[in-house]
Amino acid sequence: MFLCYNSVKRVVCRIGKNRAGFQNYDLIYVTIMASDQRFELFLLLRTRRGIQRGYTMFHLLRQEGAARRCELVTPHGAVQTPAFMNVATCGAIKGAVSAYDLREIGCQVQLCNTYHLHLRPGEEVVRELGGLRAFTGWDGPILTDSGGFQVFSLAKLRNIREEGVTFASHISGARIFMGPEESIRIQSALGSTIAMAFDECVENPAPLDYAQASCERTYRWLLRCQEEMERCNARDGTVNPRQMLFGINQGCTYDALRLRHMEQIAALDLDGYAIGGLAVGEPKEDMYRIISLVEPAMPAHKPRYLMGVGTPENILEAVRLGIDLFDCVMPSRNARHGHMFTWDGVINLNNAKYARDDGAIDPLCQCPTCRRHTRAYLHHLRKAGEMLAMRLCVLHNLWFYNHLLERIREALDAGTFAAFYAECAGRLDRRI
RNA sequence: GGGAGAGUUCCCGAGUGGCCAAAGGGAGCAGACUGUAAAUCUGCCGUCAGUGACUUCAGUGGUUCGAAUCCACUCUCUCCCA
Repeated sequence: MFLCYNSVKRVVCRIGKNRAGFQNYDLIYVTIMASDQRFELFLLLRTRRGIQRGYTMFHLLRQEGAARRCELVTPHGAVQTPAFMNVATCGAIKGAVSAYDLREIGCQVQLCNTYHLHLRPGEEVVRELGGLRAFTGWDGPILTDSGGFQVFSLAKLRNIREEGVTFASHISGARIFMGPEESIRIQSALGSTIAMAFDECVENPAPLDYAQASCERTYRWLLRCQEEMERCNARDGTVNPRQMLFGINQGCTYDALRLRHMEQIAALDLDGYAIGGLAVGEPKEDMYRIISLVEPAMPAHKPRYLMGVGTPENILEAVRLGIDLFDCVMPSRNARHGHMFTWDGVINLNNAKYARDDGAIDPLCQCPTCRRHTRAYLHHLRKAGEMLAMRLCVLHNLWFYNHLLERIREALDAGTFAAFYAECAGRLDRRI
């Protein structure tokens, strides 16, 4: 995930070719910094918006059908895609997983949440302490979600208006306001690599007229996000690397809404495009249909992110349909509840049948947990309420997700994705 | 030896004549979880059988239309006095 000297040469070379998507940029300075025995790439760029530190680039390495094997180069490190982003909502992956565990489980990108970090500890604290990367100890790329999902998940505690959303803090009950400008300013202060646009994630099912009104508002919010992001980047541009902004497609399960909205946001030259508002209760066939519908309208030279998805099979299917980035709470949350992913399907470690099972969670797995511990031991730790049980289980599931994506990348590199897909489909999500 | 109290379904523990197969925990068993208000939530939890039936509240016997609940004795445990 980090650039070695060879890949830096390659990057420079590609910039020199002036490829589509970054012809507005002019490379003026390159540094290679060694820290923690790894190399990081910092570039100073002259763009049409002035001189900025840091450079991002996204390029397609291989393609098989709609499935893409890409590389996203950011000032905070490169990301090989398709990739899974590990969810650390409040700055930590729940289940006692530390930043120093992340490298070991194959994490490339960490995801944090604007709403949660705004409430606690507050973005100014994080900014003072050097930004999220310094604060959390994770020195790779970080994506911050905008708080748009909380418009959905905290539906009982919020009120939406054109200007933005008023939440009753789920911690203190205090009223807090968050609109597009607030969300972007907070994300800028947090110093994430990628900021997400502030959107409304609409529940399913939703009436057409509501879905349409919400979708149009989300578009207006995106324009405001873009303006605010430019302001923030212009202000911090020579101090912090330029922060990326991803737009989010909405429109519930209405094809016309989805497609029109995607075409609208695709015209805005954002750094990446996300599909939001899926996996919120609709059948997975609907989800796949929306992805295939909207995918051709997504700019090919920008990263594509399917938000909040999903099960291993959801991810496999979405890669096949052309998605590059994923995040999901499922591996960590389900691990805390004993629900473990394996290459043969899903097991529930709480079940009595594992009390004397001396095998690893997954016999094929090389994760820190499976290398050392039996199902019987983990079953016992769970029953005994030991917090080590959660930690070991979360490490396994996250390893599984990150390595699922790694194997997908290997298959794409080798041109064998179709075979890999056929081997796994129908197997990963089944209960065993 | 004398006195006081207590024994409830796997455990703890409510229940003092019908609304009791018996509150509430815990344990146990299973299920859910998709941009995290989640180490959470839901269901089952005496036995059979798809309305219901049957066997239970230390034991035995009794009172009553009806007893986990009242009476008698027995057993066990705890505490106090000698």
